[in-house]
Parts: sequence; C-alpha cells; structure tokens
Amino acid sequence: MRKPCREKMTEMTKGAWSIEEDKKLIDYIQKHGEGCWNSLPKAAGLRRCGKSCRLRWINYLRPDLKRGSFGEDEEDLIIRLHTLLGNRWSLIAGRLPGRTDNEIKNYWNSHLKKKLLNMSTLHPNKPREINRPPNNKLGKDFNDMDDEVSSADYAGIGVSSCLGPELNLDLTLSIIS
DNA sequence: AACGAGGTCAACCGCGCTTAC
DNA sequence: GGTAAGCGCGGTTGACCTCGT
Repeated sequence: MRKPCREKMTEMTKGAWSIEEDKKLIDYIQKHGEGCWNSLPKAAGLRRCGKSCRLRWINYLRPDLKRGSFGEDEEDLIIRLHTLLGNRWSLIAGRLPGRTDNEIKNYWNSHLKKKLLNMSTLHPNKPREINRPPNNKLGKDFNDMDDEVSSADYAGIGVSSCLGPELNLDLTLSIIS
C-alpha cells in the first residue's frame, strides 16, 4: 500500500503557510511552471509535501483567482450545477472562472445548504424526477446520488426547469467528451 | 470588557483514478 | 496484467474571527 506523504517526510512543516513559503512557491512556479508537484518542494527549497504545495497554489496563490464574496449569478450557477452534478466540486469550479473547488465547497456548506434548506421549508413539495447525464467519465456512479438529498429537493424545483438549455447541452457535451 | 456560540476558511487526510514501468 | 507512485478530489478538521449577551 502507498505511504501517505506525512510518513515518508516526517520533517515536513504543517499548518499555516508563512509569507516566505508563499514567496518561494510563487517564485518557483513562475520560473518553472506547475510541473511535478512531488519534486517541487525539494526543488523550491520548501519543507512541505507536494500535495500541500499544490493545494496552496491552487486555492490561494494562483494569480487568476477571484477573491471575495460570491455574486448572485455565481450563487445561482452553483446551485444549478450542484443539482446536476452533486458534490463534484472540481467540476462545478470548472464552470466558475477564478473560483476553486475548496472555495465553492466551503461556500456551499456554510451558506447555500442552509439557504436551500430554508427554501424547502417554504416549498415542501418535492419533485422526484431528475434528469441525469449519462453515467460515464465521472468518478462516482450517478446512482449513488440517490443516497444524497439533492439541492433540487431542497429547493422544491426540478432540474429540467432550473437548467437553461445552453448549460444543459454544454454540460452533457463536456461529460461525454 | 469578557466570554461563549456560531460561522468562516485554509489546510490536512485518505481514497480512488491514472500513469509509468 | 500487476504493482508502485503520482495526482486530484471530496470530506473533515481546527484555528481564527465575529457577533450576541
């Protein structure tokens, strides 16, 4: 079995990143690009595991990140995508330029979950028919989603009604490809 | 001003998929 | 085809912040 990175690198730093560490990581990636994460820490002079570097870069240091609160349009898009895709945060993040999966996941768990829960109490009628994309190219079987309460159920709205035709087609194409 | 509860968000953990050998 | 290593993802944790009392 594969060893977790913490076992093979016991001297690794953990916890919050310092300004110096951030600078080293940024400098290295600006010079060499996002190459091999596993060898990056050593090459960049960081006492972190590759995973940690990757996470820090993707979720915080990347220059194209859009910081700040979510707009109403973004919020709406997240709800719609979550209805269709479930907890596939990376796929959802792919539809929101400048946003990360971690950011969306946090926002969902802290804001949108509650919001939709409130909406469900206002609209108790639960629709049962959900249009799902073909079950391929996705890590998790869509049948598993039966175990999860979808946001459409929370919101009392059906997917077909809440997804625009362009998004539906676009998503289907991206899933098939 | 002090304290506790609840909220937020960066970071870690472990699993599964992909790729190289 | 089997195995090991790398990578990416989703779930979870915990430190810090904010707000109400």
